[in-house]
Amino acid sequence: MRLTVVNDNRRAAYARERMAEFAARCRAAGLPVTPQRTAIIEALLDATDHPRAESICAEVRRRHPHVSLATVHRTLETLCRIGEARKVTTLHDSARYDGNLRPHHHVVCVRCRRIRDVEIAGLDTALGGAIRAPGFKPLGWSLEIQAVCDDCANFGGREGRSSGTGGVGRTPRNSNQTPQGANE
Amino acid sequence: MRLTVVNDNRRAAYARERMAEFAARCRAAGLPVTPQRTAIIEALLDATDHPRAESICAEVRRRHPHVSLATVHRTLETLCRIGEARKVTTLHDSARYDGNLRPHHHVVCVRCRRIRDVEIAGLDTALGGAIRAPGFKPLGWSLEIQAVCDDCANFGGREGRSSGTGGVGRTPRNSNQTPQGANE
DNA sequence: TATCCGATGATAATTATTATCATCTGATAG
DNA sequence: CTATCAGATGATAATAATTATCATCGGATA
Ligand SMILES: [Mn+2]
Ligand SMILES: [Mn+2]
Ligand SMILES: [Zn+2]
Ligand SMILES: [Zn+2]
Repeated sequence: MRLTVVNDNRRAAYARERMAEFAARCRAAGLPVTPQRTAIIEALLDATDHPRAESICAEVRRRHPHVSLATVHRTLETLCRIGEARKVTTLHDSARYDGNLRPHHHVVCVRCRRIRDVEIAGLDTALGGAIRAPGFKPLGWSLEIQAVCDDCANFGGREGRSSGTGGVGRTPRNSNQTPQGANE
Repeated sequence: MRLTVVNDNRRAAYARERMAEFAARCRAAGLPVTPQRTAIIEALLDATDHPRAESICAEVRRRHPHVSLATVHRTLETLCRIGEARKVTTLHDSARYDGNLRPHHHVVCVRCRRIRDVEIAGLDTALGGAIRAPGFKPLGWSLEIQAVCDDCANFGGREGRSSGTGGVGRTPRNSNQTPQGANE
């Protein structure tokens, strides 16, 4: 298993392709092509570091100083909804803690944010030799499986039943996420 | 590669072990053993769902109604610092977006929060057959490699140089994270 | 039991994100 | 090309999670 860091040349070519298709993709999704949207996707595709809304906003304002930060937030979410971008931080809305110190991974319900421990025999062994990212000193890794839990699939699944402390206990601000896994 | 969801029996036994050692571990770390700390680690170990601070606080207050939410936040971070817990949401502090729609994974600097794309040949193929968590309908997956980037290893590495849009652009509230990878 | 330093509780401050609403504008039809 | 209008935007307020502040408290040690 070989690990490669995606380099800038490939990224730049990819960004050009994507920009060429962008207007058509907006129309296909039934969305007007606004200069804000164009500038935001362009800044996102130019970025190498998975930027935050504020960072995108700063970049966009170099050419369009009037753009509102709220618009950047809204637009980034819109781009995720139509599949033109994804949020790296699936679970960023509030900190979630884990008492289980054994090596393990997680399956996350993208609707109710339930998180369960899973063990994947062989994975860590297989990865152990491969994790050598140039420019980084690796400390550890974790696999997050995005999924829909049975409760959410059956009912509306607003929140888990009486799971005691384990219950999520609230409806997250953003329970409408699109899968973002690395599979297709 | 076989995936198993960690069941309640094993968790309960594990929780009992951990509670038995907890006071000694606090002392080893030079921390007083307070009733709040004990109650918080107990609630965390009893939880099945990687709870948030508020959820832990609600549980703890059933026995200790005076406990402050701020204390729960502080204590959970302390527990992470001494290695008695971990934060599942490494990057929860602000939403990070990605324009790269190709299947790929991420390496994250735990100090400056830089995130770079990595491709791991063979991983998705190997996982494809294994991802069948009972009780969940899988949608996708992603591997996050926690690491320290060279800049942070060499200098203080407060933030990346002039990476334009890509730069994180601020010092995160919580740049003092412990590795939480699934390796040992 | 007295001492002390870190822990805690109460509360304010900060920060990211979302909601609201008046105004603007891209898309469409004439 | 222009009128129309639904949806997008900008300005701003509101919300929510987390952290900071600081007076008080209480484990640990002798
Ligand atoms: Mn876990
Ligand atoms: Mn990426
Ligand atoms: Zn669910
Ligand atoms: Zn770094």
